[in-house]
Formats: sequence, structure tokens, C-alpha cells
Amino acid sequence: MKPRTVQNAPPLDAAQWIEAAFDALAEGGIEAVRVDPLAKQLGVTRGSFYWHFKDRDALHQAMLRQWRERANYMIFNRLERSAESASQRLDRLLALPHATERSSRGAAIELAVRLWAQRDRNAAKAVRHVDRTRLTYFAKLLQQHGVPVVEARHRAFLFYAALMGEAWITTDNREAMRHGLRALLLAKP
Amino acid sequence: MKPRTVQNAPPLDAAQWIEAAFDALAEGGIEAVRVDPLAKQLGVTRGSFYWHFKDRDALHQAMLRQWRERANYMIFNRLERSAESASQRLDRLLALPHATERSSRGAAIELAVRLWAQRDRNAAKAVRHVDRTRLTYFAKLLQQHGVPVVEARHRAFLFYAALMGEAWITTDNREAMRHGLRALLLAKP
DNA sequence: CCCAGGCCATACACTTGTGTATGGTCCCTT
DNA sequence: AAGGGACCATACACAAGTGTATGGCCTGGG
Repeated sequence: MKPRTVQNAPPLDAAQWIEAAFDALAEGGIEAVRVDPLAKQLGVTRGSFYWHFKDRDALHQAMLRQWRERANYMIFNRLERSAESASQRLDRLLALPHATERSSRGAAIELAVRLWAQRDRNAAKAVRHVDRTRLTYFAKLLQQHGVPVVEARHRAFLFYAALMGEAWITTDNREAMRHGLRALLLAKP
Repeated sequence: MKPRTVQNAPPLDAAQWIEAAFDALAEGGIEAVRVDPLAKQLGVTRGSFYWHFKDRDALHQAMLRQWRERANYMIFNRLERSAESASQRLDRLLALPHATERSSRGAAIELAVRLWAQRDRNAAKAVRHVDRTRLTYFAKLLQQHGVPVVEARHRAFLFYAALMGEAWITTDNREAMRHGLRALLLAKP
């Protein structure tokens, strides 16, 4: 009878559904990103969802597309814009997991996507792409920092692993740890 | 009328439910470990489940207890039994993710537990415990290998992170990578 | 002013999952 | 040879989630 309340909330678009979907993904994995709870979370009914998306799977694919882009472009472009040295950039990257609540969400999303990728071919493809991009970027930075090519690739892997480890290996004194890592990873040969 | 089929399958115990639960956990996260699917998977009805466990949450807690033990004792004791040098043990640890299907399951379980730990206090506690145990063990091995105490802790973190990275960072030429990591991580100071 | 289309509520039919209550087998003991 | 307990099937009541069908509101362009 009164579909949208008198004080009209601004209408939703697909992006907001996707945002809420990432929240759910971060908390419960891909199995937890369900239409009905999302609708309740957004304060609407599923009628809205099925207008923006064909079905649940369409949402999943949209999430993958977005993750695949945001996971690289956002971070790297922002990093490249500021004119710093390679080592400064590596520093800032290492300090990244520490950031805030925001990056804790990001870490959870990373976990969830990788778990998802265990049995979903599309998710696996996205993860492969993201990993390749990041690894080659890190290797490039390390080369610019003075590390020879082959070792740069190896150390890029360590760097990447340390980045993730910082995010979800629970340990005390992260501060001290980060300094040690910095020394180990960025040592000139 | 004929509760258990004539050809009696051996009766289940709680352990088998937990095993199946870990399979589900590895595939879909904690949200996917549901009673009814597990029952179908095991070829019984939920009647069995609710005899062995009070409810779904009881199963979750039992899983945590088991993970917390198996994640450390099993691996380390087996490693300690064989009389090797510290560096040999570190080598074998680094080669661990490569192993088989079996360890792919283990990696997925690790992912799922850590994702779970984002919002479950008990899971978080288990992860903290496991991480502490592993990190101190790695640090001990590295000390035995000749690395001074403080750097041993830092390098143990890198070692741990690399171990996980190997398991779930998708990259080509894992073989070459592992050799590079070995050189970087086990270099004498 | 009106009406087409963007956006959403409502209702309905299923499906899947949870938990409980109860009873039926089988085996092991006494 | 009972009888008790381990183990599970069955049935029931309910809750939650998925899609579909349909119609209503509300805004902008002619």
C-alpha cells in the first residue's frame, strides 16, 4: 500500500548492494552473502535486489569483478601518484595492514575470497590475476630499490607473504615486528 | 520401521562428524558447516547428530578444540621425533604446503578458521594460541640454526608468513620460488 | 499534466535447515 | 533371556532463504 515510505530515502543502486555484500563476505564467507539478510541490512525488501540483479550468482560475479579491480588499481594508483622513492613506497605498503578498521575489513575480504577460490573457478581466476599483478609490482619496486632481478622476484614473494601475514597472523608487538621485517626485506644485497 | 539397514554400517562416533565438518569448513567456511548436509554426506539422518552433540554450536566448539591440538602437536611432534638438524626441519616445513591434496585441505581449513576468528571470540583465542606456539617453535629452530635471538623472531615471522603464502598465494613456478625462499630465510647471518 | 519507466513492497510457492520428541534396532552385559 | 544403553530413523513444528509474479509509488521529460 505504501511501498516507499513518505520520507523517501534515496533509492539504492547496485553498488550499495555490492558494498553490503562485501560486508557479509568479510564476516561469514561467501556462503553468508545471502539476499534476504542483505535486504534487511539495507532496510529494503528483496524486491529491490531482484530488480538490480538476476539472482544471487549475478551478485557474486559482480563482487568478483569489483574486487579484481579495486584490489589493484585503487592501491597502486594511489601509491604511484605520490612521487616517492621505491623504498618509501615499500615502507608504506608494509605499514598498510596496521591502518584501521577499514583494512581489517579488507583483510577479512581477502581471506574470504581466497577461501571462495578453493571451489569457484571464477574466484580462482580473479585471485590468480590479482596475485600476479601484485607480485610483479612488488618485484618492480624492489628492483628500483637495487635488488637484482631474480632475487627481487623471490623477495617480492616474501614481501607479499609478510604483508598478508601481518594482516592475519595474530602476534603481539606488531610494531617491533614490522621494523624487523623492514630490515630483512629491504636490505640492499 | 527399519532404522539401521540390515547390513549394518559401523556406527558413527563424534569424531567422524567432526571430520566431515572440517570438510565442509574447508569448502564453504564456518557458515557452511550445517547439520543437515553433513548428515546427508555421512549417509545418516540428523538423529545421529543430535545424539552426539547438543546442537550446532557444540560441534563448532569441538572443531576448535581439535584444530587447536592437531594444528600443533601433530606436526611438531612428528617433526621432533625424527632426529634431524634444525635446518633440515626448516626445509621440510617449507616443503610442506606442496605436499598433496591433503595439505590443500589443511590450507583451506586455516583460511576458514582465520576468517571465522574475525567474529568468534573462541576461534580468535584458538588462532592466537596456535600462532604463538608456531612462531616460538620456528624461532627456536632458527636459533639452533645459528640465527641470533632477536632476528630469529623476526625471521620466524617471515618464515611463517612464507609458509602460508606458499599455501594460498597462487603463483607459477613454486619450485623455483621455494628454493629462493630457502636461501633468503635460512641464510646464516 | 501525465505517463513511462525506475525502484520497491507484497504475496505466494518452494526449498533447506534447526531442534525436539519419540520410538525402533542392535549389541553387550548380567 | 532379558534388559539396558548406544545409536539412529521418523515425524513434526518452525524459521530462514530463494525466486517469481504483480502491482504500487514517485520522479522526470514531453
